Amino acid sequence: MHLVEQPVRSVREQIVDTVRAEVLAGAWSNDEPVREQALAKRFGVSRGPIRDVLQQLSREGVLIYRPNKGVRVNTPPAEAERQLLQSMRREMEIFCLGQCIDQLTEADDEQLECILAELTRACAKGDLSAIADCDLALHRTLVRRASGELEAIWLSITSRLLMDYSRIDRLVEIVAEHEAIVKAVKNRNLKSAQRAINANII
Amino acid sequence: MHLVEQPVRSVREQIVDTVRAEVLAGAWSNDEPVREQALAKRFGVSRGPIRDVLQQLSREGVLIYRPNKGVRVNTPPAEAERQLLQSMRREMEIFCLGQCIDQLTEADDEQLECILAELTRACAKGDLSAIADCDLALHRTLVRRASGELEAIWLSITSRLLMDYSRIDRLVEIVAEHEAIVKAVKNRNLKSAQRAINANII
DNA sequence: GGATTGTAAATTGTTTACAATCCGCTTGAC
DNA sequence: GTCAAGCGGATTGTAAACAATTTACAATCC
Repeated sequence: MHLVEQPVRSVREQIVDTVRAEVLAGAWSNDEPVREQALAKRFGVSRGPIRDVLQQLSREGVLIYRPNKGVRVNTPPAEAERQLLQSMRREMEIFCLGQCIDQLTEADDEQLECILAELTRACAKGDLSAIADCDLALHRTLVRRASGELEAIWLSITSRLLMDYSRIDRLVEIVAEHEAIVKAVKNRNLKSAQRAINANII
Repeated sequence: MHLVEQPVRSVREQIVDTVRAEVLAGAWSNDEPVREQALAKRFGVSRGPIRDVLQQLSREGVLIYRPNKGVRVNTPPAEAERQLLQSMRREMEIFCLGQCIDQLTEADDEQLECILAELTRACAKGDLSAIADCDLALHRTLVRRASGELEAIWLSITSRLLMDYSRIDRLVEIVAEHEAIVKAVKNRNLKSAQRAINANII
């Protein structure tokens, strides 16, 4: 299922999104390094694309890279850093909402509904990896609509913030909060949508 | 000359910094695509590392990548985006200054002085590429001292902001502004340093 | 016995070769 | 004359082989 629509999703990007979702969900230990060959075998590609994926996720802050020693799962940011990143994430999403809300199409609404449905299903099943993926995808769709340029920056910030996503225990609230966002967006109610976003980013 | 001190600088990172400085200085046209093989030949490496470099600079927003078509130099951000990015850059640098100023060593001071001297020389010669490199390096040193984690995010934002660095015509002010920053930092005067940073980010 | 050095396996970094895709040009039909 | 299909060179994407580095373990020395 394609949560973030795109004409053509390269193999690398698909792997990036998969790996990121798994790491954010806490599925990977950070005690042992990530091996390139193992990933290459798993995704049925060679080490080249895998190296690209690991490099990108390292730049996002999800993994950390050390020369000649490969990559490991990063630790969540310190509290002071977390607050800064959160403030920046808020600033970006509020801005993007203002930029995009008036030019959203019905196709976008449908896309959001689709992600929301998937999120609801994932929460019901308690599938952390899918929840993380959907959560990211929903916000990401809005950011991308506002500006493809900002998407990469927003992603670095938000991935970092969600590093301890595995600790979430408010599955019900997550669905409700995102329902509020989608509803306000569908109504093209900027103030309301911004309020909903603000409430969701905690 | 190593503007950003680091125990071991990989070949790729060196190429990244070189290419970025040249692009920011406007040395590369954005009408024609960047060819991998030409760069590989120039830096005496194969296409593999060059692809890594181009991928990283694309994620920073300095270049833009389109599948099967290579990369081009990106255009400066639109005005609304620029203001957002600038606000975020300010927020980050003010934060980082507060985090790092009390744990700076004399070696750091020397490092800053060194970059400042290089910047002064570059301004005297009107070498835009070197000016861009030094300007970035000075701020980057402070950001890195505060948090290596934030460095990548800060770099994406700031690279994007400096995309029209080639348009600068205030060489004298640049030196003066950075002198003020270094002076305040050496005095460990947080307020004064933050004011100097704020005056420099315009 | 503890520390140090030497060696072999595993892993990353780089190069080279090959496949897939794109772009400009010719060629030919209409 | 115009437009479309197709061919050929150039470029990017991927895979596999090779080189450099690290890591773990065993042998040696003090």
